[in-house]
Amino acid sequence: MILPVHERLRAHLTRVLMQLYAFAEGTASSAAIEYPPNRILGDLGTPVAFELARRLKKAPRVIAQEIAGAFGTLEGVDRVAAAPNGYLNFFLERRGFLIDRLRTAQAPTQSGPGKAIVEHTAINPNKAAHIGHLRNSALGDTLVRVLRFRGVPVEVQNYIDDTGVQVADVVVGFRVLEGKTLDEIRTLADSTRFDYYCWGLYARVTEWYEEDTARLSQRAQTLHDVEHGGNEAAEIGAFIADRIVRCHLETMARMNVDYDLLTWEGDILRLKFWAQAFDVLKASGAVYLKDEGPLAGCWVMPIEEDATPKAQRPTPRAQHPPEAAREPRSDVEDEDAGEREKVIVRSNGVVTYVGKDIAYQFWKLGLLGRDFEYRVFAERPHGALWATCSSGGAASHPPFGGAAYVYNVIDVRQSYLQKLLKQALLAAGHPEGAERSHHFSYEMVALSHATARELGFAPAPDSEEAKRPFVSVSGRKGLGVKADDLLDTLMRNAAREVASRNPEFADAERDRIAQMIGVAAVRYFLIKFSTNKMIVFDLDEALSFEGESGPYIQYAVVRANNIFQKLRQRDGLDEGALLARLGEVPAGELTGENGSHEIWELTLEAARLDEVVEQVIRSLEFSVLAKYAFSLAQAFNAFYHRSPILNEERDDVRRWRAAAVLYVRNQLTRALDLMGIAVPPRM
RNA sequence: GCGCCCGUAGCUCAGUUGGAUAGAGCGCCGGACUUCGAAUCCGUAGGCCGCAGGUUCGAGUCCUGCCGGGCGCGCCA
Repeated sequence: MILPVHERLRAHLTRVLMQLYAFAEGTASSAAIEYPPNRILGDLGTPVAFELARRLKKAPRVIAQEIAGAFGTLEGVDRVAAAPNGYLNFFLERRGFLIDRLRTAQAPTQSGPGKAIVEHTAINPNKAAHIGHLRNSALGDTLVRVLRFRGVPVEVQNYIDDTGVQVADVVVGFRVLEGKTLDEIRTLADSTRFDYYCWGLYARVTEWYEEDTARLSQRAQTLHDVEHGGNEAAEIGAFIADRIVRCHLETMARMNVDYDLLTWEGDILRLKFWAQAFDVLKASGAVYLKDEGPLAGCWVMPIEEDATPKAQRPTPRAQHPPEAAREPRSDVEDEDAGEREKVIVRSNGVVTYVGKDIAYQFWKLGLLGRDFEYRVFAERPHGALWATCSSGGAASHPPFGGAAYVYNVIDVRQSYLQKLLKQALLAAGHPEGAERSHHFSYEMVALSHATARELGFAPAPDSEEAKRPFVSVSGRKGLGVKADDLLDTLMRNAAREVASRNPEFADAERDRIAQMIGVAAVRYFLIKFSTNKMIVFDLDEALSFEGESGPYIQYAVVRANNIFQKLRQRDGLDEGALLARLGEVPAGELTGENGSHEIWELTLEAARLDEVVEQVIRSLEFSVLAKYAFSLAQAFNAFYHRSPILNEERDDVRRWRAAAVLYVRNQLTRALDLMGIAVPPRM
């Protein structure tokens, strides 16, 4: 791990600058640490001389030379060099660096300000999960792993909208379209893929509504019944939600995605969380009752038009007070554009989705003053999965809610609502809560035309959809790739590949490995794009196990592991034995005296994992992690081809190569784990 | 109409607190399995970074405008 080295170097540089140029405390600019384009120039570098050029009225090259001259010595740094162009570069002490990295396995964790809640998945419990949901879970779960890697305690929540229209629609499907009773539905659920069945039924209900919009009254009535409880529709709804959630959990478990708590919307209603939040919002004036106009009788929240994005812009323009910037708008004729309002409580007294979400967010941040009751939803090998409930909860349970930070993983279409959530927190007098609420937003997953065609979803040739660059998925229409179908296909392909390479494997072993490979393929695929880029899902592309893919990285690690297995078997050289003598082995292969810097390059690159993770958390951009892992695997594969290890005759060279491979293997294994990908024993 | 996002190689995309020569995968073409596993590696070709201005030592990255595409703006969730 490299971050501790960065910190030491930065601190030392600050001291040097203060001494050299008599900078006052805190005014010596903190040097950015970068990597020179190649190891001949240096291992680490900083452009600090460029920043100081104006202030000191000297050429960067001169400043760099002065700093290099005054640098003195720093543990772990071998040499300092002022590059002719003004960069200041550093060469690390290689032997000590690699031995240290191998000795201390874990990254030093930072103690943060408290617990983080990550909410992700949140699929409507009325149908099977599809490819779009997988993007959410893959991102959410990776966020969880990455935060934990940095030592942040994380509570993972999955929000279950068990009392919404989507569940109500399937209730209508069973009762009205199919005339089924709860017992009949239960029998059906026990004998079929229930989530698949509901997938089709939901699409049929949607069509049924479209044939005659008067039928929508059935939906309204059912929704009302489901929300209020104590009737057959509600019972059926509860049954459907419970069963579908269990299906989703199984699907997600295949992806190595797991949760700590399931929060049920029904409990938020029954426990009157909203009433509590409503009092706070009313008292603070964040919402008010409209007594005239089209929204008469509604409780509304004013929407601030230009809330955040440009407020903290450090351009010259920002010198003007925000009011002045806003002024020119008043000359526009449409007055109401400036004072838009969002309905929080409808005139019939029913709270909207936003209202429920506000209450939930308050609870997450420990600002509500109420708590759920809790029950065990499922037992797992690693402990219980908890769910909220409204009554009869367990006497003792882990503490939930009350987090210092909240990440809501929801697609970009919800940005507007998530912004309102922050506004509500601000208006209710919780600016720090607003500050610590993060909308982790990502773009949609659509289908390529080729894949849509393959699945029989091709849009009509003359339709608008046909002219678009992609085909939108729609759960409502039953149009999309079901998550389990995708996973099945991937694993079938992987199993074929595994079997062709390892014909001696028993079926169970083959399938176990195929599953790891399939998961690697999907999860990597869903992570490798920037979150703000739409994924146009193409089956053939996602099925690829070659090139930039999860299996590629797995393959590199499997090879590295094989080398060690053979080293142990043949030479009796295990990790401990290797490490024990590394301090005395001639290090020419590592230092470059043998003519190659390859091992060192690998080592330094492998050390960057903690730095990459930090960047990932800062930017919430996991493609950075994916690319890093891939390029490290790529570097290893190239090294593997060029430089023999087992068959290397020079003992010192063999040992240093093995040490580098060991470190790369460790770091790649960690990187894969952060992406929820396991390493197969063979593949 | 207003707001947000995207535009980089034939295709799909990296390049994220502005930094040294703009990279990768796929595809194309040509090479490497008697040698630690070829799900691999090596090499060739391929670029007005949408367009035009601006900011500065330095811009694919920041600002402004324009062009093209996507999404959002409901007493739905």
